[in-house]
Amino acid sequence: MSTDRLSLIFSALADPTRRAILARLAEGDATVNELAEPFSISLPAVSRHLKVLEAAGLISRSRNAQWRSSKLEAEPLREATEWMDRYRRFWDASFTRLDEHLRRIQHDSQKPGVKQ
Amino acid sequence: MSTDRLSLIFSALADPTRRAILARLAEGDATVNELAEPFSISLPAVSRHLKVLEAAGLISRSRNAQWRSSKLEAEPLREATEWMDRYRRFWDASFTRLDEHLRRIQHDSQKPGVKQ
DNA sequence: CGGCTAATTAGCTGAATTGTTAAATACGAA
DNA sequence: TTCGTATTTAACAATTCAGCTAATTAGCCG
Repeated sequence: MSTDRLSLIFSALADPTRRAILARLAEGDATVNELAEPFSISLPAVSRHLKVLEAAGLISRSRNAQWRSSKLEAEPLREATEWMDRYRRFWDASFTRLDEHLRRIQHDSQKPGVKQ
Repeated sequence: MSTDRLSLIFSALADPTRRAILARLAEGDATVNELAEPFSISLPAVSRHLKVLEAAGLISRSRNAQWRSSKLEAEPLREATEWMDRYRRFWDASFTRLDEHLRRIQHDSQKPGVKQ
């Protein structure tokens, strides 16, 4: 894992447990114990997942007595989506034909040693 | 890394070299050598990055003589975006205030042992 | 203070990831 | 079939990751 922001975000999202935690937080803030409840993993494991999510900026945490509440911060998801938006035309049906054409042209002139 | 589809996609995107490869492929198909050129890593390393991208469905590959051409397949990016879209309201300014309020209400009724 | 609950840190595993160099494979051309 | 180029596979080292249990810290309350 690199330390640049997007890498942090994507690798935080790469774990299904962490995605489930985010899904749970979308329904409201929760403590570590509440977040751990649905999973069959230990509390320390959940604690570390939260640390990863926090490092990626995907959650923020506050302390209230001995409870630490986690809160969803979806801004990084926007960042990630923004990065992917550069490729939107590649899956958007209305661009498919033009794209095919442009790619074929570029392909022919760039690829070395290809005869057709 | 888990084996479910989204995990494969996100963890493929977590590496900056792989993201750069995708960016390059957005400009047109390319061979392994062409893709490796901008990086200071060995050819085998690039070859394995391509394997990861292929496993995630982010590229497809074809052989033409001894050259293996990679092609961007952005459909998985759409999938990933779709997953993240569930959180769009959390970064949409028009929802911010309502959200704050709803979260606070839920927070109060859910969090155990909190007095205020 | 002493006990209780919540959460984190420490220390340890095993598996996965990323990189390397050297060897093997694939295929066209001479 | 032999040479040369493109690419992959093998074998290895270093690092990171995700999990565990045990110990520690944090803070409320009696």
